Amino acid sequence: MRQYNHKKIEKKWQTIWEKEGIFRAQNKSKKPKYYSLIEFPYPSGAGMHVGHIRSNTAMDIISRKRRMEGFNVLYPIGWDAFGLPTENYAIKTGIHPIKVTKDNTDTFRKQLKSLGFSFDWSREINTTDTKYYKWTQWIFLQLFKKGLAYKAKMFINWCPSCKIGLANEEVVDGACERCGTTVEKKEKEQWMLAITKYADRLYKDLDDVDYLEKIKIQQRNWIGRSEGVEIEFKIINPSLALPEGEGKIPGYYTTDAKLWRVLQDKALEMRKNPTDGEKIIWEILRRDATEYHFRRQHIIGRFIVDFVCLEKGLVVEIDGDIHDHRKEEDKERTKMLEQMGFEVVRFTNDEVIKKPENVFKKIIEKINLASKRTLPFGEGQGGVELGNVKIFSTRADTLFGATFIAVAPELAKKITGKDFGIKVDTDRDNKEKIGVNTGLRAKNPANGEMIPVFAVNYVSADYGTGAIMGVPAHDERDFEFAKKYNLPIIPVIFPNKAVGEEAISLTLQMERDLSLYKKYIEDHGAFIGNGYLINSSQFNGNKIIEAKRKITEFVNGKEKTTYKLRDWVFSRQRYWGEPIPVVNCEKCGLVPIPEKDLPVELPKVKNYQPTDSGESPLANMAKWVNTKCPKCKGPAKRETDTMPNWAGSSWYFLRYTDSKNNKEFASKKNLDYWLTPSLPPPKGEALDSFSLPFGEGQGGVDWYNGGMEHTTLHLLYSRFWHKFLYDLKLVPTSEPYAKRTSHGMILAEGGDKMSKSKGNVVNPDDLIKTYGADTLRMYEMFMGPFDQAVSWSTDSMIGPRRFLERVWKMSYKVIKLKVIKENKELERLLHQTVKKVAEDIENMRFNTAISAMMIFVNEVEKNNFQLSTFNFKTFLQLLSPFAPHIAEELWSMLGEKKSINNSLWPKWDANFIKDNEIKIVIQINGKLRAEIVIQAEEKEEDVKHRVFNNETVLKHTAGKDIKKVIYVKNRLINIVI
RNA sequence: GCCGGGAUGGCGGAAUUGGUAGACGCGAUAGACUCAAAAUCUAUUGAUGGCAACAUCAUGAGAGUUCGAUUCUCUCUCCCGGCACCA
Repeated sequence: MRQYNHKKIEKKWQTIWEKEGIFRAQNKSKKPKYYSLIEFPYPSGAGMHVGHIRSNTAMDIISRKRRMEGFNVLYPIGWDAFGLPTENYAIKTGIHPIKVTKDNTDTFRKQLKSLGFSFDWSREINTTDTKYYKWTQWIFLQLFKKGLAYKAKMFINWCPSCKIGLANEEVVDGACERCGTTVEKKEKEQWMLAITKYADRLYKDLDDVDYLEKIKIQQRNWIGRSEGVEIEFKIINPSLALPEGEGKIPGYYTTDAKLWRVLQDKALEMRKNPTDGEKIIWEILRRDATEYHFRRQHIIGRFIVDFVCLEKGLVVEIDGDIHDHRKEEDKERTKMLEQMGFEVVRFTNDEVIKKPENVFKKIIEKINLASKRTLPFGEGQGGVELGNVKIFSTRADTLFGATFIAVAPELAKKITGKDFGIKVDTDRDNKEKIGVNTGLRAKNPANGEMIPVFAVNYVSADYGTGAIMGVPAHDERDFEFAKKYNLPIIPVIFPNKAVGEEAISLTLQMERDLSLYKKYIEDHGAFIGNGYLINSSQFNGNKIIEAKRKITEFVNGKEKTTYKLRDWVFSRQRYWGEPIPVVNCEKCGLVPIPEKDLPVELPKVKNYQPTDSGESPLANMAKWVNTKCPKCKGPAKRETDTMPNWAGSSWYFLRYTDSKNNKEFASKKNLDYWLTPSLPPPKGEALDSFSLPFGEGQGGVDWYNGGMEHTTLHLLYSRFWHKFLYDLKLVPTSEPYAKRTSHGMILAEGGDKMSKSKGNVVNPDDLIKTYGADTLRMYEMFMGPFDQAVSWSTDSMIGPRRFLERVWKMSYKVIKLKVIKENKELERLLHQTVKKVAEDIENMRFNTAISAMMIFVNEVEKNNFQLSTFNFKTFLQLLSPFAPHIAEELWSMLGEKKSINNSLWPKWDANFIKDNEIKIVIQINGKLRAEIVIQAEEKEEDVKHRVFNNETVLKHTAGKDIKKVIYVKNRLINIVI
């Protein structure tokens, strides 16, 4: 066979490999084990995607290399076949999901086999197989028994198009991840899995596994762990104030309820439309009279006064144009106010507009002269305690800056019994903050200040305690809210260090006069950075970290860790999933199916369309639904919800270790063997070329590659299940995967996502026919960095194809020439290539590994194929993980009887790799001017001597002073003139 | 908004601890072979100027550190992915 004909050799070797069982993993072996894993595919009707080939080839390369390094390798394959795409297709076509699944897996299997992946097909699994899902149900029962699977009535994300409840993770931008329909909230009884019980361990154990850093970051973000403090605020309802003596706490209103009702609207209107003078004074008072709390257009008796500071009993009035009759009235008014215990100061509108600072000065003088007595009016002095509200905060240090409490609408309703008509709607784009004053007041435990309590739309009930303290000066959201509702802003953290002259001088100014700082914050927004405390009485001067601890202690706060992660909604109201093995008995409640009766088989139904009521189609099958309670034998109904398709994939890698076991989900022996980290292999048997972290980490699958789209869902769920099984002592490791990497997506030629609707999907079958599996594998590894997205280009496939053809021709030349005396340069290059390819494979830099092999072939051609058969075979070994068929064919053509897969992975000789002649570069002022070749160990002096006698150097340095010479060994010399 | 990751020829992409920018491949141009085409082989291929030796300019934009910056620091623009009122 002179011509490279992929059609002949690929089929041939696939058959031989299968017949000889070369890729079958042994459950017992003297060799160290290696478990490499890809995400098992969902067998969709569209057939295999080129993206599958990319990740499968990558792990195939690693698996093949490991085998040659002397490992007993498990590289398994199976089908993640439950779920919506199949069911939807079945509904559309009327073909039963079982048949659809079978047809699709047949297609996929054929396609995967045509690519020559070294899977152990004897362990093939399918999540829809009763023998498989029996154990999925079994694990569910264990969760149920431990109280980790429970039923709860709750609002779920409901997709009206798919008619299915979705987990939070399946909602993208408020729409169904699959069909894009806007998700609705629906209250339903749902099965839940208590993944939050494992939140802490799922978070912390990430430190011990070898995942790509970005995967760890995404997992951490999703779990969303934050350490904070719970602080209790007393809640007081001032409107329930009672006259002194009658209630617990003395307190009064400044008017009575009747008058208040009459005047309330007018006061509000006046507040909205202040006169110019009033506006100016209000701004100054709010800005500069920080120590006192003023109110405007406040009702006292039957009057509405312009401004009042209740704690000092000072009323400030701004008079308009003065008419005589008005004067009389004012006199009367002042008199009555004074009788009620107030002091009244009056200014004219003119006065205020012309000299506002004078007016302010007078107000402050008055207020300072006022006696210290506090009038028994309002300002939180009165009211009835309603208990406590617990807030959660990570910023206990800012407690003195809290100027309001914000609670989730649900919580506000719980406390007051009132509905404030506010909803937390996370789906909205418009994130305007809305709040309603509940009328309640909360007592800041740090300084006793009474602050208002708002029901708001930006605090969610199910995170933390559902309540926060609003610190506008140091939280952007609180700032926005405070600005909108005119709430005071009190800075309590002063920034540490400013950078830049201007900033430093500004900071110094503000430090001397804190009112400037307050104004700065009011103008520029909240300050989030690091600093020290101000306006916080005895804690002033403390750094944030110390202050957190001290203030928490001072107010008896409780340190608490909170998570964003929510429990996992585990019910699906669909047909094509594992039935949840529980019955509902009238007498006994929820009763698990006894383990001996598993599996609860999915009944064959004619009609598996989802129901409009949102119930599972199984609910219509009276015969199946009505059953006996396993406990009391009385009438009971089966659970009709099924599991989400994350269930089967949460433990499938365990089943691979013992896929045929019908007594256990997998035997302890096999789990121990395949998951416990391998010991180093016996000395002298390969493995010199790289080092694996033997015995380190938590064990588990040695290397798991998959898509970034599964980092928050599948990865987290399967880690959760695995940890649960570990706690039951059913698996030997606390983590399922020792190492996790991810591949980049393959995009269509224009850079768009490949999709059926766009018609830009590439069909791998056609490509295999024209170019061959080896070329396709090579191309997909060569097209770009493995972890990055790349656009498809069929045109570029010709490159790898040409390369393989040249390798093919090379073998004939090598056989014919029978070279005995090696070309030293070629031999050195070969060793360099061995090193490069080995290292690049370990780091998944497949593109540069291939490029190195190409360089080698180019060089062999240039040297007229002066390559020994021995060295050519070494090259074939390097090539074999990438292009296994052609490598195996040429290997056998050169007389080898055993498969190349059973040969030992080549080593390189470090001494041999070193070049003895090195090219070094001569720079003048950093610019490349010349280059010379030196001997490997040539002395610096000698090199310099040669450089300064170099023609080009002489030309450039003639008549100039040499200021400096930089010599970098084996690299360059730079002359500065 | 926050957290990741990017931006290098016509295209996909290389470039160790800062040390020859553009490896390798695609495409393109010219030539050889051929009646011709395809395939293959050979040569050229960042831009500008020059017959040439060579020179100048070039790694998203702008500054900085350095003998020397694709690589380090700062500011900014754009693209991709993730999270999103998480307190």
